[in-house]
Parts: sequence; structure tokens; C-alpha cells
Amino acid sequence: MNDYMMLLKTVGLKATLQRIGMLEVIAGTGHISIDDIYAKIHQMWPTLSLATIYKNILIMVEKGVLREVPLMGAKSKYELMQSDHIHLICQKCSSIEDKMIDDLLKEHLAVIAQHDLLILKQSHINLYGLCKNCQ
Amino acid sequence: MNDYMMLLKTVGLKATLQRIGMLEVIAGTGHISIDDIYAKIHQMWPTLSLATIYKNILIMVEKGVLREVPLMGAKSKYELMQSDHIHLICQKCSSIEDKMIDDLLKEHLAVIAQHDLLILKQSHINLYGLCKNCQ
DNA sequence: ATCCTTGCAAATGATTTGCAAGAGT
DNA sequence: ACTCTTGCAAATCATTTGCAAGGAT
Repeated sequence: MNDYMMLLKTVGLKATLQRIGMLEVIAGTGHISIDDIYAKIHQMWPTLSLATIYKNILIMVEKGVLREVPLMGAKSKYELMQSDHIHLICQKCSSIEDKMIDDLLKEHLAVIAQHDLLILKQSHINLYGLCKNCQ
Repeated sequence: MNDYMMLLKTVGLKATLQRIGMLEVIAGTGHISIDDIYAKIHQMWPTLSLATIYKNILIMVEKGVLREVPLMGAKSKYELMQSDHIHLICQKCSSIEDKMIDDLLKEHLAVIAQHDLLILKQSHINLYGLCKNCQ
């Protein structure tokens, strides 16, 4: 029983081959759109349907297994749920790199939220620009 | 000739009544989805079509008049282009409040981008949680 | 054995496009 | 006058749904 099976059971979902396959593809790329998940999976597994991917993305986001990453000018990508972090997004090649949020920044954001009496649940920080390969 | 007419001409777009109306609605709410723009405008102006709104959102984003605000679990909203700022987003009532990015935070983000050799163009910071009215 | 999930096809919803008529410069 | 933009309808693309068959617990 691998980690993804365990993860799925923990949140009350059946550990189907389809879901495990999706999680592996998502983990393998870091961040990926629904169409790209489908393209990747469809190659080796032609019967897995797009509708199944949609249904599972929805339920796994709801259960907190995945997190949606909404993006400017593109369809959302999805990533495994993990602690808040920064996305460095290239506007040319669409690559996304992750970066930890350091304690100072975390504290800074907490103060901002607190000042507005917002009970903070998630911070999404996206820095858009040109990555080193695209400059 | 009002400010929006001037703004549109500056970027090379004709200042039509439809575009000026859209900009007024967007400015009036701060952040608004395409459907809500349509709902608002359609009341007082029943012939303005949804297709026109789509076309104009697209071109005004392209020209840098508007900025897309992509959101978790919802369709994007749009705002007038302005310097980067923080969005405090309520996950219950979907309200969005703006907050300035102070110099310290700005510097902090610049260092992070620089460290990864990203040429930074835009910072999107979204803090999700519960606003004071919804707690 | 039971209930959840899949895969297909159909339904719905969102966005884009083509084009003739109208508005802005 | 010229060109860009609008509004409608149709086309396309994205997402969701219903349901019978198969799979996980």
C-alpha cells in the first residue's frame, strides 16, 4: 500500500487506480492543468476518461488532497496540497517554480490579515515574470 | 471628455459607450466577474450583449487597461490596472478588499524573484480567509 | 454484499467567431 | 470616408450529469 493509497483513504476516498495515477502525474510535474493530466494519462491508459479526471479533481480539491492554482490568462493548474508557498511563474514558457515562504514573510502576511480582521486560511503568492531561460 | 475616454484613446482603442460603461461598472465595484458586469449593465442597457463584454474584456486586458484576478473555485474577476496590491478574499461571501503592498514587502518579493533570476513583472498576493462580517 | 467510482454519451454552460449594420474618429 | 466595434446567432470549447457496468472495501 503506497503513500497515495493511504492519503486517499485518510480523507475517505476509495483508492482507485485512476486516482493514484492522477496523483502520480500531478506529483511528477509539480503543477499541471486538467488537459495535460489527460494527455499524459491517455497515452499509457487510453480508456481513462476526461470526465473521470474532472470528477476526481473536484472531489480531491474538496477533500484537501489537491489545491487549485488559478492563473492569469490560462486554465487553472493543480498541485498536491502542501504548506503555503510562492509560485514563480514564467509568462513566456508557463513554467512554475516553487519557493518556500520564509518566517519573516509569513509573519508579515499574518499582520496584514490581522489588521483587517481577516481570519487567514491560505496565502497565494504568485510572482509573474520571465524565467532565466526565457530572458 | 472624461478620464475613461482618455484612457481608452491612450492605448489605441475607440472610446465607445459600451467600453466606458464597463469601466464605470468595474471601477464602481472594485472587482467584478464577467457575468456580474453583464447583469449590472443589462438592467439599464438591455441591448448591450455578452459577446461585446467578452471581446472588450479580452482587448482591454491585452492593452493593460484591466487586470485579470484569477480566483480559487470561481471565475476570474477583473479590476482596473493599478500598481500591485494585496487581495483579502473572503471564502464565504466572496468579497475582496484591497490592501497596499508596503515597501518592506515589496523589497522582500524583489529579493525572492532576484534570487531565482526571475525578471519580475507582476506580484499577485491573495489572502484567503473569513472576513470580519462572516466570522 | 454494498456502496462508490468509472466510462460513455448526452446535456449544459462558457467563450469565441462570422458577418452585416452602426458608431467613432 | 474609413475603420473599428457592436449585436445577434451559430459554432466551438469546457465542464457536468445520468446511468449501467465494474471495482474497492
